[in-house]
Amino acid sequence: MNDTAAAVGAPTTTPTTTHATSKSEQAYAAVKARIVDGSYSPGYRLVLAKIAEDLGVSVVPVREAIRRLEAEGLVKFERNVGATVAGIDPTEYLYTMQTLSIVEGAATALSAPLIGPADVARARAVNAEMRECLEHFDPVRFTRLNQDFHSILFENCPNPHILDLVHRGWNRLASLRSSTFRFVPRRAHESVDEHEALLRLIESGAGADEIEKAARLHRSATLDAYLAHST
Amino acid sequence: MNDTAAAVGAPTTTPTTTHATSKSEQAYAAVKARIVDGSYSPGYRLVLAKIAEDLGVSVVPVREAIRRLEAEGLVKFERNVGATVAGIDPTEYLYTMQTLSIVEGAATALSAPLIGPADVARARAVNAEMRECLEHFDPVRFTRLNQDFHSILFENCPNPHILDLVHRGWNRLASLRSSTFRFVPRRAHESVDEHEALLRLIESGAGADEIEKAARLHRSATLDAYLAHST
DNA sequence: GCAATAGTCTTCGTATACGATTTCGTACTC
DNA sequence: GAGTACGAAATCGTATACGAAGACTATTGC
Repeated sequence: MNDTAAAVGAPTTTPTTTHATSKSEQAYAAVKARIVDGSYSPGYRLVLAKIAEDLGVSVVPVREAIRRLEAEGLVKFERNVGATVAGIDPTEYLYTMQTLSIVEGAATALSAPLIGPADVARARAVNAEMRECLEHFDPVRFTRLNQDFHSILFENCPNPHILDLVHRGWNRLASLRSSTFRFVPRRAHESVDEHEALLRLIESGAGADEIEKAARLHRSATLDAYLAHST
Repeated sequence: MNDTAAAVGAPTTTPTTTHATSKSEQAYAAVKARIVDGSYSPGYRLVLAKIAEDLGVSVVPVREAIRRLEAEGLVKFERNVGATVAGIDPTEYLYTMQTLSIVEGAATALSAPLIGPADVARARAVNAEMRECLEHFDPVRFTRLNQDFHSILFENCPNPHILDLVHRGWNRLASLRSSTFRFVPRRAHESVDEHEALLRLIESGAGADEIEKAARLHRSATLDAYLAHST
């Protein structure tokens, strides 16, 4: 069931036409992967020459890759100084989560009418795994399942732009995703319950407004829990 | 009153620290400007060497600029073929408008509490100009005022991410902005009225939900009008 | 006359090279 | 001992050069 994760990690721009992968593309994918999986943690200094050497290419393709990642907000760039992995100070986290709550809410609502019983069943299965996971709590695994769950719900969104925005949001949070629930384990329990409620809403063919509001609140609540924890 | 337009046209990523403008940055700004102002219309073939020559730089900075524009969705890129200005087929227009309705609605709602009487007065003045403009209808001028009006309302949005998304949305529509109201002049009248309603809502300190809904519907209505017209 | 193929021409992709800028370390002075 | 200035190392920014891929055209064979 890796497809959902792959979907979230999917390139936000041009998905490389099948076989021919330019070095620029390779560099983009490689650096992005390292950022998302945490090998390059926030603040990490991205030295062009070093990356180029690691990948066995020259610096030019790497520069392009970095530029694209910059436009996506995954790296911060300073002229004549270099690129660093975009950190997420608490303020940034807040903004990103708020943005995600809005676009993900919309994506989920738009996606809802296209979600069939099979999808709901899959989502419910994932949520069951999450519930199990609550016993011997494993934040990393839990967060991963959480991503899978939501992917199922919004991946059907017919508007590719919005879907893209959701992906970008998730990617930005990728580096500290695994720690969110570590900070506020209590929230994990509520989250699972809210997931079930959301599924019932979708099953019952509720209105888009209602679903959007529920999805948005679901995320806002996680944010609020985080904020309450840190203060 | 060019500041609002400048705000919408503001770089969506790194705003070049005052004096030092790298050639890469120049190229980015130059190409973007030409796309937004319509010198390069959708489908226009962006030949790297030619642009580089025009700007008096080499192709490398131009490539980077194009890459960034690609990530913003203003340019479409095909490996070994080249870059073209991203066109907006009707489907694309629909998606972009829908996305914009969502993020702009959210931005306006978040911005509302920070909007003072002075801002409202400015917005009302712009709307008055729009009303005048309805007599001898000038679509281009009307659309420009429309942009100014909304800029005033959402520019205060405290969440920079969302604001950025709104800017990107506007930019994507830039090339055919001037023609939307040309197609559906009737919609222009309603639009002005809805603007006034929106202002009253903000003045009265209405809830965020209500403002968001109103702002979103305002844009959706324009979209619907366009769709009704084309079918 | 039409189609297929070969050749050329345009344009992109990447490597290498060099100048420019920043940063860090060291030595010197107050 | 602290602060400043000078210099070297690291790194970025851009130009130029060459190889490769796609597109267009002309020629040849049927």
